[in-house]
Amino acid sequence: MSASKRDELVQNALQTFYRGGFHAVGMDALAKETGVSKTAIYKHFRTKEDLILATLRLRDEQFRNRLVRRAEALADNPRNRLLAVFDALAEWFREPDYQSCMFIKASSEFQDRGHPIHAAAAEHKRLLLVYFEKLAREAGAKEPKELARRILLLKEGAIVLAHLSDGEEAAASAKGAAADLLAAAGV
Amino acid sequence: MSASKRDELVQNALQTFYRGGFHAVGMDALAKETGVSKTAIYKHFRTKEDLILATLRLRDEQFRNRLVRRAEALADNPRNRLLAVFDALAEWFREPDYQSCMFIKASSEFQDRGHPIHAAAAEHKRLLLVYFEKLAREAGAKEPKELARRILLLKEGAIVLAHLSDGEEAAASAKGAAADLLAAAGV
DNA sequence: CGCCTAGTTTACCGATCGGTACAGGAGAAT
DNA sequence: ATTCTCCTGTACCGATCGGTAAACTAGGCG
Repeated sequence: MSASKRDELVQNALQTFYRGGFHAVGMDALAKETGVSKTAIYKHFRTKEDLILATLRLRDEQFRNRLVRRAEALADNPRNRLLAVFDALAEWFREPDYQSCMFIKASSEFQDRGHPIHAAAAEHKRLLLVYFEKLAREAGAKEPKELARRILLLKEGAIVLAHLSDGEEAAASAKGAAADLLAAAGV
Repeated sequence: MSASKRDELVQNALQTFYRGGFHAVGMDALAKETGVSKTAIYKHFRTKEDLILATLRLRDEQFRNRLVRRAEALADNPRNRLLAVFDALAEWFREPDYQSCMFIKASSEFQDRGHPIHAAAAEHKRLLLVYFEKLAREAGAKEPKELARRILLLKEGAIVLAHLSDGEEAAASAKGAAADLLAAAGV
């Protein structure tokens, strides 16, 4: 499989797993949906788990890149970028095929803490925390690490509630709460 | 199946699904784990989905009862009960087999908004919101509905992060954030 | 006693699971 | 023209999926 074909497979597998769930999507269905034969898939991925890990790596990269880019585009200083994160989330929630966070779903289906897929999900959240902490520090927060954790709590809560009830409401409440938490942190 | 046997089955199925996941646990494994034969299971539940819905009804009842009871035991006024919610969560996170929220996992595996299981998860979160709103109103919050949404956001975020990284930290940060949000709401 | 209820065990159904084997085709390099 | 790489389709593997059928058994009750 050429490198570009392989990337195409991972990208399509990402969408298929995201829409259908990791256990629920079988390898036959995956081959049909991605347009790549099962034989070719197994040429480059030893197991389904390896393929899932590859999709999660891609997702992590795409998601964080997009979030950072949108935060930078929507606001021009660290404080406002922390708030703009929730505007970026609102845009995401509005997408018609929004289906919650791929990593929350992955950790729901592979819940053992020692499992590589669970670890990949944890790492994604850790990297988000690092980003929020950087913004919090640049914004001059009293305890940047603590503020970052709180922003992350609101973000994860909003993702879950946007999936289960109203996305617009979840994003708006989370942004309002974040503003109050920024104020409480002296920002 | 006697009524008590049926309840026993649902209770055991709850634990098994919680630990193993809904798709990942098959009906043969379920029969073995619960000690109830597959034939008997299908005498009272037409499908696996029906059984899952029954476990979710039981879980909703048990979880909300326990949360309300703990909040009442740990604090004696509405304001402090809103905060005590996060102490109750911390206790839960400390349990050795803590595996995130059953309803978040259910909505991760059955993600279509029209699916009965997804709807059951959404209803659980709605009932929690109603409880938080009652406490917020009794506490004299400026906008009780908005405060309740924010508390719920923190709770869901804490549940997710407690599963993916550190439960103690998640509960503590969520409680601290909640205290600031209460203050901002004039409570 | 005989019957009913509520279970059990065992075996089976067609479909699908993750994964493999094999034969062949298109395209580029030589 | 030959060979190599990369892919295809089809068929298959044993295991398991959700769900059903049949024969049997222990206990309560008339």
